[in-house]
Amino acid sequence: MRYFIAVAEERHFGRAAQRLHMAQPPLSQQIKALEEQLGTQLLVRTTRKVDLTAAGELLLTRSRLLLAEIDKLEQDVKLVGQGASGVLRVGVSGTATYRLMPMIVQAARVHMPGLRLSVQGEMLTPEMEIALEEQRVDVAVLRPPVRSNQLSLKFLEKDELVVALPEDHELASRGLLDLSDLAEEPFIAYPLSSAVNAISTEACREAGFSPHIVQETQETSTLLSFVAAGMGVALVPTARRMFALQGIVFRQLRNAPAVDLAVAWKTDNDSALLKKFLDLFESPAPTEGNPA
Amino acid sequence: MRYFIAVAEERHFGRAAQRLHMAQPPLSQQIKALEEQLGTQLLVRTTRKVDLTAAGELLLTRSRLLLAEIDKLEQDVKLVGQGASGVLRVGVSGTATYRLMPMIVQAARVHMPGLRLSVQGEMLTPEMEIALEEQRVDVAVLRPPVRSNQLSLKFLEKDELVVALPEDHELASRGLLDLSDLAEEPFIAYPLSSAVNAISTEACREAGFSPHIVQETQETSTLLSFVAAGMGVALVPTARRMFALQGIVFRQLRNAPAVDLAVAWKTDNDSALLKKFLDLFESPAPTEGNPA
DNA sequence: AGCACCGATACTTATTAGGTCTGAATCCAG
DNA sequence: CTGGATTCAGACCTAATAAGTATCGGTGCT
Repeated sequence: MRYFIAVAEERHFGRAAQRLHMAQPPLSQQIKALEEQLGTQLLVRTTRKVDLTAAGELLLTRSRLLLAEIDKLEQDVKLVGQGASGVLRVGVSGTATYRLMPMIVQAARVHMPGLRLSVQGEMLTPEMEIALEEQRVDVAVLRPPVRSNQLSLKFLEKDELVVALPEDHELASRGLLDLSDLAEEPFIAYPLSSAVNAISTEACREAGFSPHIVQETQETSTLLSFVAAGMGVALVPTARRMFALQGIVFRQLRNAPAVDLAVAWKTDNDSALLKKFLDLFESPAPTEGNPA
Repeated sequence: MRYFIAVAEERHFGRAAQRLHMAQPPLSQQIKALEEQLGTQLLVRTTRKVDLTAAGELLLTRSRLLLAEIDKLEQDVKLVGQGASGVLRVGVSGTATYRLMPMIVQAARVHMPGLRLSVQGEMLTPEMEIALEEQRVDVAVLRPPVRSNQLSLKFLEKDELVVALPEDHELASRGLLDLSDLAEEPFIAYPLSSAVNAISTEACREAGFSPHIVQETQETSTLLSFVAAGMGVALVPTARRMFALQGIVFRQLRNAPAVDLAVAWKTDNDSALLKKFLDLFESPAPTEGNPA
C-alpha cells in the first residue's frame, strides 16, 4: 500500500523505488500483485508516463488516510504501553476550571491517549487538600498555600485580581481603580475558605477597609451573575475576564493583589501515570514551584 | 494485526491459531514480534489464561475498526474498477435512516447510475461530525447544530416531535397532549449526545419539569420496543410514526418541539461526485441552509 | 503428586519479498 | 529514419520472513 502511494505520488516507478530505498523491478511486481489482488487496474502505464485510473485515485486518497490512522494507532499503543493509560481524578479550582482545564484535557488527549480524566471543577483549595490526602483525587489545580505537608506543588502561574463591576456602575467609567475606591461597595465574594477570598480580604485590610460582603458564592459563574444583577462588585482573577458575561465590565487595580495557581499531588503517589501527567505542565508553565 | 485480534478475541493462542488455520507456535512468534515492534506488552500470559493489557485493549478496538475500513476500501476499489463511477460513504442519523435514506438511494440510482452508496445508518451527530472530519464518510444526514467549522450544511427539513406511548397507557385515549402531561412519566431517551435528546430535554425544562429517564438507547427500533413493553414514553421525530410497531400509539403535542435535519459534508472536499450527489437534495428540499 | 493444559522455545522448511541483469517499447535528437 | 536515452516489465537468483514440527516448562486441578 505504501508502495502504491509512492508510485501514485511520483507518477514514476523509478523515482518511487528510490524514495522507498529499493530497486524498481520488485516495486513493479508488488504493484502488479496489488492490482491482481484487487482484480482491478490501478495505473495506466505508457512507457513514457504513469497515470491513475479512477480506482487508483480512490485507492490513493483513501489509503493515505488509512496509513495515517495506522501510524497514529501505533504511536498511541506505544504511548499507552509506556503508561499513558488509566484514570486520573483531577480536581480543579473554581477559577481555573474554564480556562486552564480545557487546555490540560486537550494536551492529555494528544500526549496520553487512553487516559481518562475524571475532572471535578469549581472546587476550593481546602477541599482539594483533603481529597488529595484521602486519595479521592490524584491531582489538583489549586491556589496555594496549602497547609498539608503530604503534598507537592508545582507553580503554574500568577493571576492578578481585577474588579468585576455592573456595567452601569459609577466606577465603570474610570479606567484604573484603586482598591480603596471599593471601600463602601457591597462585595460578592468567594467562600471564606477560598484562597481568592483570603487574598482579597487581606488586600482590603491593607487598603484600610474591611469589605462588606453581601453575598457569598462558590461558582464563578454564579458570582458574576450576581455582579451583573447589580448586587455588588467582586474581585476575581484576571483569567476570569474571558467570561464575557453580559452586563459586566472588568477594571484593573493599582497594586493589584495576585493569587498563584499551582498543580498539587500527594508526594508519596508514585504512579507512572501521574508523573507523565505532570510532565504536561512543563511546556505551558516552565517555572518550578517550591514543594509545600 | 489480524492475528492479534484473533488471539485477543479468543483469549487463547491455540483456538486463535485454529481459527486462523495455522499452527500455534508461529502465532506466538508473530504476537511476540508485534509486541517488540510496539515496544509494549499487549497480552498478559499466564499458562492458564490470556489477558489484555491496557495497550492491548486499545489496539484491539482500534485495529478492528481499521481492518473494517481496509476491507471496505478494498471492496470500493474493486467496485470502481468494475466500472462503477465511484463510491460515496454516507452516514445517516438514526431518525432518518428508514424514511429519508431509501428516497436518497433511489434518487441516486436514477440520476447517478454507477454510483455506489455505502450507507451507515443509526448514527449520532457527534459521531458523524468526527467521521466527516476524518474522511471516514463523505456525506452525512444529521441533526444540526454541528460544532465543527470544517463542515458545510444544507437544510433539509424540520420534524416535529411526537409522543410514543404504550397503547394501553392512560394518555393514549387523549388526542392532543401537552408536554407537561408527561412530567411524571418515565422516559425512554436517545443518548445524551443526540440532538433529539438535547431538544427534548430543553423542551421539558421549558414545560417546567425535568424528564425522568429510565432507559437510554441509540437505535430507534430498540427505543420503540421499550415503549411497546410499557417501560415508559418517548419523544421521537414525526417521521418515526411510520414505524408501525405493535403496541405503540403516537400522539401529537401542542407546541411540539422540532428538530432540523440537514445534509453535511466537509467543506474542503471537492470531489465532483459529492457535488453531484448534493444536487440530488435540491428537488426534495429546495431551502438553502447556512454553513457551520 | 501427577496429569492435563497451554504457551514458549529450538530448529527446519516453505513462502515471499527484494536484488541484478536484461529486454521491449517509446520518445527525442541529429 | 536511426541510435541513444528513458522507463517499465520479465527472468532469475538470493535473502528475509513466515509457517510447520517436535519438545520443553510452568500452572492449576484432582
